[in-house]
Amino acid sequence: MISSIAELISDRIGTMPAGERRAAQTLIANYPLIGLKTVAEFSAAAGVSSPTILRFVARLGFQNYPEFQSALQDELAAQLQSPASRTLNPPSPNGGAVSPMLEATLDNLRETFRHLSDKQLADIVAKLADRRGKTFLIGGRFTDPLARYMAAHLAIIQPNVFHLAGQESVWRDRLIDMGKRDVLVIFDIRRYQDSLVRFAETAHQRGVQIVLFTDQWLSPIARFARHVIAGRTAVPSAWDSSAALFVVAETLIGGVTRQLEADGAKRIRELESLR
Amino acid sequence: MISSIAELISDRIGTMPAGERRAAQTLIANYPLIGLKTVAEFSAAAGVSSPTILRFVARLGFQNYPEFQSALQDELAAQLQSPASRTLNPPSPNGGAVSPMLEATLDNLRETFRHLSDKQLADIVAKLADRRGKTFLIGGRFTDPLARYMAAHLAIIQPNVFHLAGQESVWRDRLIDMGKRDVLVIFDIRRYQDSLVRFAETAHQRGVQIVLFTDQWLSPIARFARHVIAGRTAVPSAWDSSAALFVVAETLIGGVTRQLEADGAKRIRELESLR
DNA sequence: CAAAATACGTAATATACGATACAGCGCTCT
DNA sequence: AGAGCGCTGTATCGTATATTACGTATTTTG
Repeated sequence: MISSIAELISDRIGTMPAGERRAAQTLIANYPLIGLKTVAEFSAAAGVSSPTILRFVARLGFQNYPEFQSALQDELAAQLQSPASRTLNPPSPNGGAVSPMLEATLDNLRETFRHLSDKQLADIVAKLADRRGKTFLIGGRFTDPLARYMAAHLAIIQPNVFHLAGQESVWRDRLIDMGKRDVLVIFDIRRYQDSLVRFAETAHQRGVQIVLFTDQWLSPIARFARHVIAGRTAVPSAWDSSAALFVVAETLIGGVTRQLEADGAKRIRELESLR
Repeated sequence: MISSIAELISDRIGTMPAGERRAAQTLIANYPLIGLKTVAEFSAAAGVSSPTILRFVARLGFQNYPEFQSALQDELAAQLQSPASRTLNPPSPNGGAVSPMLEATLDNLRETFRHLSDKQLADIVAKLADRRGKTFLIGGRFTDPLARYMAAHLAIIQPNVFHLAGQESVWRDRLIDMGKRDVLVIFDIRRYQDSLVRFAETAHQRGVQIVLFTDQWLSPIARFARHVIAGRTAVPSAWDSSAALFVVAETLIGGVTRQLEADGAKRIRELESLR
């Protein structure tokens, strides 16, 4: 069973002529980056000619050089998706069904935040804390609870926060209330819902600023979104995980709260006095 | 000090026009592989035209596309050499608002699961997957979305799953439907809601098995609960975090799904054929 | 040792890719 | 409301790249 190209190479390197073997060795030596460069660069690094490189990849079973490169990229993609941190954490003493799920979620969280800069979050917080406009939140079949969760918090610390729920026709009519100064927070992960996409498009046309929570494959709504948060969702389960998006949402909630406190919003002080 | 291209992007993404921002977002979303593909593929993935991609890389300061790709490859090479230094965002030495929140959440997850045995989870899974009884879910002010999230998934893979929402009087009347074989999943964290406690007590008297999601200080409902899941909730924010409970919920959802598949429930097969 | 077969590089060719010019459109600002 | 600017996509061009053909060198085999 050969799964990676590196294995494939070491499997067949014995049957290769001298020139191609040099190509194979240089590729293994700094795998896989040389293979992603041009044939000319690859050949120069290996000290052979271009056709030798092409014969080398042909011997590996690829039709042409681009196909070979695509395979390398796919392999890299798989590596980058599931980071090596899995090996860093103690390999779960109890090999139960629990740990894999937890480990994957921890990875997802780290990966999601790794792609999220402080500045990006600060921008979104500023937008959400801007009390001149209204804030609408909506989610898809499985993500609507996330919208609810966020709305439940935001609605306490500021006015004009609305969670859009129920029948499509109901929240579609709320478009009338939306304008340039308003923000629409949408949660949409695979499989992306047409109704949400249409809703987002119309809102966008009305000048509404869209903050999109989606997965790493990006909902089509990303086209219209001002800010996109791409969370990792892969876990060893039949379902995708929304945990990363959930934590980002909590982070934003905390940020907006802090922001409003800093702004000295009297609403916050009033709230405190109410307790 | 900007060291990686990803930082460079998140630094300037604010000043970019819409199209280029979409390019930036898709690149960040699956970094850096899209950038290693051709301009045509990159543009298709981002949903923009080729020139927009080229303008995007030009704005980042690169003379041409190949130069941009080389930079990405160099970065990848450095990463692959030392897997430990895979930090895209530097560990934010500036007390940025991001990391503390993330770190605390990661800790909470680990702690929560540390106090949770495989057996405990397996028991709950078995209980939830037992299709002889009904499953009810309910939550408090902030945790109701968690109940919704769990209900949304469970209701697909098995019948007789009900999320109790709306007015207290409404779900209180549903007590009539509950009996010994039924399960009631309650989410309740500080400040514990009296209405929920009363509800749980009555349900308990009727013989309903209660699965309680609460925080580490334990809701009074714990008295009546058959199973208690105590999640860590402390984060550097004005609000408590429900992330740990969320992840436990996802773990249970995954477990129940696997269980029902193993039981060969025909509902699961029917579902698959429906897709 | 001779002759064939295989391997390899040079040079020419075709393709696909990145780059550019230009026009249409929407947006902002006065 | 109108004029100007900036952004974006279409179509075209030039070029770098992969590919192929062919001749030479090297190894293999009888």
